[in-house]
Amino acid sequence: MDRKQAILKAASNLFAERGFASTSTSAIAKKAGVAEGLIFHYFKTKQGIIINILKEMLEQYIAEFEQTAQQELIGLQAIKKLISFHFQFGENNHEALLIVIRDFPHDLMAPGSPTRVILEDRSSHIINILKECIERGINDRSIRDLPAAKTAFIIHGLLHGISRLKMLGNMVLPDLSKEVVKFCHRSLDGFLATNNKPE
Amino acid sequence: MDRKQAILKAASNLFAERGFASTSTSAIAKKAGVAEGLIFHYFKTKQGIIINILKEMLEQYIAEFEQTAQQELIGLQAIKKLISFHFQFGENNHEALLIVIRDFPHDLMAPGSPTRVILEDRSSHIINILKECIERGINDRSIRDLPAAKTAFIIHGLLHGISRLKMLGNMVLPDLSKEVVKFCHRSLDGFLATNNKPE
Amino acid sequence: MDRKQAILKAASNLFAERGFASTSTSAIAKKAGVAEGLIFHYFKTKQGIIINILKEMLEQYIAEFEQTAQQELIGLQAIKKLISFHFQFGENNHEALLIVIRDFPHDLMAPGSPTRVILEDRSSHIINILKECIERGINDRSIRDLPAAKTAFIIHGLLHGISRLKMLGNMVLPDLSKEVVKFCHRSLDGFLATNNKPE
Amino acid sequence: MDRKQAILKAASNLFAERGFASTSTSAIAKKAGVAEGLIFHYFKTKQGIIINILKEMLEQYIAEFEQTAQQELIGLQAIKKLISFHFQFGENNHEALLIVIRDFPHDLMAPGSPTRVILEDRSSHIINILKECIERGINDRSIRDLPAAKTAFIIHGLLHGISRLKMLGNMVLPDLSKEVVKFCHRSLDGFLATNNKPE
DNA sequence: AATGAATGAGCCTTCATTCAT
DNA sequence: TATGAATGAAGGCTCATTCAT
Repeated sequence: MDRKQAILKAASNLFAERGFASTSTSAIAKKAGVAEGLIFHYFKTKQGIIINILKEMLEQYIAEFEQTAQQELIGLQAIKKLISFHFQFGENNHEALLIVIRDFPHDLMAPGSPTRVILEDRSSHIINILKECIERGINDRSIRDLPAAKTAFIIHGLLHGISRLKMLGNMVLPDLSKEVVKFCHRSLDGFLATNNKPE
Repeated sequence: MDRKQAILKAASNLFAERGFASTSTSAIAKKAGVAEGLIFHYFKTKQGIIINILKEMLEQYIAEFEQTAQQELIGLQAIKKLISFHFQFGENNHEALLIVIRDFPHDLMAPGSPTRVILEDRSSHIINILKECIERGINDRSIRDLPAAKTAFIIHGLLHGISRLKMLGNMVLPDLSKEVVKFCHRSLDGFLATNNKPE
Repeated sequence: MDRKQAILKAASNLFAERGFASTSTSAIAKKAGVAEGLIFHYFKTKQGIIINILKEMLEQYIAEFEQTAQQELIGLQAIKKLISFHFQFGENNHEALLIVIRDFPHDLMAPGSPTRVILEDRSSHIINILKECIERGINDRSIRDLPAAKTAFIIHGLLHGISRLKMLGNMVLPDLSKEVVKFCHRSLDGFLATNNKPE
Repeated sequence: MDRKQAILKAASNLFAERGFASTSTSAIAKKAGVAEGLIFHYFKTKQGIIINILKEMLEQYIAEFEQTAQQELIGLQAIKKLISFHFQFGENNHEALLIVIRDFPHDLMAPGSPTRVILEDRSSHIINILKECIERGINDRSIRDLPAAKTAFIIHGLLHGISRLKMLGNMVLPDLSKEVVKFCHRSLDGFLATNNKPE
């Protein structure tokens, strides 16, 4: 119906299937059943399309991420929920994730480019949410005493990396989500820390 | 001297600097001080160059990874060494890593493509080494009882993801390496597990 | 006016002058006063141009050939008219004939290729028209009793070969057309056959 | 054994299979099991190869053509033998004929080029032989009174055209040779001419 | 005679983008 | 809003040919 949405949908399909660089605007137009010029009417440039997709996805991810973080008061529980949410989101938004995580075009990350600003902004937002949960956990003793910022970054990297490896390799590792939760739980758990001093 | 090496070096520089897609073969030839045709004499296609870089890097990485895994007999210590090695390697091979991890061209990962086969093969090789160390650790009680394969995959994803986020964001997080070692240590440590039953 | 026609005209000139392989698309564009990209907008590939020229010429040739065949009721007269027509057509369409008959690119004749199908289809169409005229002639006794299909093929080959030799050699043999008519007349004439049994 | 012959053989195969333009010197070298440079040592240029093939074939053709022309004293019989010989030769030298007759590269026929000189020279030689036989036939009354030069050209065109159509179309027309002999016989036969005035 | 690394000009084609309608 | 003809720069790649060994 909405031509703009038709373009976005067609573009998402093709980007996920062939990658951004290998998808031509003419292919998008054809798939969307639309004249090529219309794409530029709506999105100005080809990058405009992927930026739009990127923004939409990140906004949704962050909104739900934030909401999830607030559903649990206990810090450790919140982190665990966030991890579960991440993999759940990946399953529900396979295509968009594929686009953003797999082969995000290098040009779009040129220093100072709007895309980069968006991405870094959102990325640090995510890390901040994680960090706040960790700090909350340290305060409520559910999480042991550790550097919150670095740990948040590590967890973010962990989630990003596992999702990416899964996409790149088409691997199907069932229940990996639960195992990741356990993996992080063990590392963060404040109860163990109280009674034992590791290393 | 060796023209082939000159091409590889020039290509590495440019791929790392501008990305694969934005680097023209003519630019590579110019930088290498070589006729453009020679590139195709040696590498057949432009992709041939990056595949070559990829292979070389992976071979070196795996060789050293394997060697590192055997330097420590205790499972947990081995894992910790491997993590440290990973980040050390990243610092010593910043450029190659940048090329391979940041914007590896999507086309090369088409299902069934030789590149993909290589990459998946090497990837599972790395995971296997991790897995063996984990199993060793479980046997020697340095690592608690946990599913070795899944955990290996998680650690691989963790390392991959953190390296990638660092590259994408140009972030400088000093000592992240040590923090990752600690993060994993806490999650794996068998001594804690012996005395306390988490969850 | 029509850019597409301008391209076709420029291409015809150049193909006839230098041959297909030695004509670059950029030269065509320049001569047509058009951006090079427009060629591919209309014809997809360089071969697309020559295929277009080929089709147009063959369609015109066949249409007129067919019409000529019906203008004369007597079989032998029809054949003679067709022969005359062939050479007349050659003089009026020197350029297109040059392109198609002289150095039609070998690739286009690969078994199963669409071009080949077109060419074979048209070729057998021409032979069929000749065959029908011969059969008509046999019935009306203007042509002696002979194998119609084979004879049609021979006449087609005769016309094709003479035209080609003329183009290749730039030879100017005036009135060859009339001589060919006589040559075939003598071979086909039913009146002679009725009164004399050769061999 | 002989490297030069190996090159010629490989080139013949490939030219016949893919056409001259689509065959690279490197492909020839590979097929001949020889370094690419050696081709240029022997033949100077790529065209040199085809010129060599061309010359060899034409020389053989003409030698046998000439010899055939002299085997029969009666003019008409000579012509008929020549026609039969032509098709016989085509069957025995399918590959070489394919190269020369099917898609002889346009460049090689540029006015004044050595190839063109050779080809025109040989072509008129063939026509001359035909012409002499016709004149002989006119003298010995086996052939009716007709313009010898033009008729020779027509027969040459006839043979060339039929052979070419056969190659282009992969058509298998059995016994066409005999039919062509008959076709020409009827047209030339002096006996009929003596008793009947055609047209 | 024989090799094959090295050259470099040139070509077809793709593609994002513009613009008149 | 919508079209699609038209642009033109840029790029990967092929290939005949040369030359040092």
